[in-house]
Amino acid sequence: MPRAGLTPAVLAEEAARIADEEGFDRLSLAAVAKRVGVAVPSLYKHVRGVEGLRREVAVRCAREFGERLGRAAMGRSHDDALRAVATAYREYARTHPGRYAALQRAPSPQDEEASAAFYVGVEAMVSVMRGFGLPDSDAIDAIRALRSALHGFVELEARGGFGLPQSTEHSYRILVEALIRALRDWPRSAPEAGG
Amino acid sequence: MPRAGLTPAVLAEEAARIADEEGFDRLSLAAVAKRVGVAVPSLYKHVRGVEGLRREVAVRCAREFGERLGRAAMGRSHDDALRAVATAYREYARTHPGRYAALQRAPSPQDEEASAAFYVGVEAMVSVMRGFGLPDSDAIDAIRALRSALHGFVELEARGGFGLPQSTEHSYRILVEALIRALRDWPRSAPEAGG
DNA sequence: CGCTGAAGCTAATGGGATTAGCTTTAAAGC
DNA sequence: GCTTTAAAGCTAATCCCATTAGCTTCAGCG
Repeated sequence: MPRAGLTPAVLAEEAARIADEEGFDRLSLAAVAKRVGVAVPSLYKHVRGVEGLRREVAVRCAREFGERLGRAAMGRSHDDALRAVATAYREYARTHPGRYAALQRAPSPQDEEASAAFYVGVEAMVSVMRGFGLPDSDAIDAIRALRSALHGFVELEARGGFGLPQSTEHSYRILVEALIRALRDWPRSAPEAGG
Repeated sequence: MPRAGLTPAVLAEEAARIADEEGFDRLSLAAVAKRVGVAVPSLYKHVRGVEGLRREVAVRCAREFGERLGRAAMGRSHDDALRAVATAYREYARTHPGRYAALQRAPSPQDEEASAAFYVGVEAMVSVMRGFGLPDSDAIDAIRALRSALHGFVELEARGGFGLPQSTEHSYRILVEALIRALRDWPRSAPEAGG
């Protein structure tokens, strides 16, 4: 039994591949062990059980995803930046459905590494939104709306939630254009009492 | 062993309760069997394994959810109808997180009963959208946008995806208002080749 | 009052996760 | 170069869940 050169990173990478190929719900220690040619309990030397493996995948993919969004926004602003980010967002979810699914478990606030990783993507959207010049309190709502729209669309699309044969490609473009228009005439916050 | 009076409906109801209380991912035949006071294999007389149970839950909840949306829209139109449906949508997802999660697996098109059940909710949104008088091809995009926005928001909210302490209640209201404005000035479809 | 089918049961199998504790390897130190 | 040692691997055992097979009992009907 020669050393297999495993690290949390190697396992997470293999796990991400499994998630993309077979679905995030089919990700298991058994599947990873088989792929890397090792007995299941050996994995415990590198990750803290399935839960630890899932977290590892989530953290790495969050960074990967966030970087892509950031790169898409780079050198663009306003509408163009938003369109590019939206495209990159959907592209990632479509080409990496398992990884995208892995991102859907929010990290505990205590887990600073994971929280930071997840924030990379949010930050990209925050920075795009800054270009629209909304006051801070409105910007929070706008970012939430943006995230909701993009996430909702790609998830419904991935799950086969859009039954009709009409192009989802097209619908997504329209969604993004509608968003851009909405941001130009963003609803004013009613003065609010509290948190 | 007196008869327990089980039916698929009884099991699905209990399963829905478990899903809401402990999370849809913790739903198991073992949990249901314990709750209804029966041995696990006995459940097979009523449902086709876990997968069958999940489907049963999904079908019932899809109807329940759809009816609530429909009732919310009833007697209202345009903006008011959309606001009411949006409120009912989020309310359901918040009070029944497990049931809402159960709805996220689209039924196979062959499964007509399930497809019909799922369409009840979509139909409510379709009918609301009709009030906005969009041409049919645009309406499809608009409905997809509406569904994306609502689903995305409630899911991100449920998963703790909105980190900041600012009121999600408020953000949701703004999202809905933005949506209403977007529908008044809906992006024209570029002429499209296909698909 | 017995028949029969459905509804329950137990037993057995298989898969995944996890823990405990043993063995081997690779690398650091002498 | 040899020894030591900690990490990396292994096997064995346990637990939980799902599923199948096949037996038993109950309820209703002739």
